[in-house]
Amino acid sequence: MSSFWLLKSEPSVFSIDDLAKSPHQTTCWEGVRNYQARNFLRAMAVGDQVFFYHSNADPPAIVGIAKIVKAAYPDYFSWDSSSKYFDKKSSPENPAWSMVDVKFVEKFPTPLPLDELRIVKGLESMELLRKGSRLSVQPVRKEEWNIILKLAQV
DNA sequence: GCCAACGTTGGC
DNA sequence: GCCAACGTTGGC
Repeated sequence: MSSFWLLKSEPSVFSIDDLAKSPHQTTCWEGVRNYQARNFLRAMAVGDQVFFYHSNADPPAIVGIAKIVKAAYPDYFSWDSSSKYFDKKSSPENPAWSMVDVKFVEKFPTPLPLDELRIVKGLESMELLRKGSRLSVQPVRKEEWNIILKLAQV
């Protein structure tokens, strides 16, 4: 059974439009440097679906859907000393960090802003809406996924 | 630009 | 193992 997730990205760095324009509409999700987020990446399976969220945006919003097309593998940027994602803890022999490949599925006709999601019944316990939530990779419950999907397709 | 809510680092 | 200092995220 496939699972549901949410990935945050700053649109000024990498937006959903950037994903749609990428070769094969696919990108590797590099640069996650938080253990909890990494563990969620490692739990992802091919076919899992993902909400694409724009953080540090105006307004911050869920803007579309992507899917996992390659399960977790070593984030080789972590041992590239010229990369901004370099981490001396990581090496090819002992990779500390993981990434997945993500493919564009759809962009919502209208984004779903954070402040609108906050008042939707059934989303009260969503990680995204938790005060102080900073996780850039987070699981989404099936019920939450369905509620949000319905909101997006009005 | 501010600042709350984190996670990480390193001295002890 | 504790915890202060520091760095980062991300909404506002």
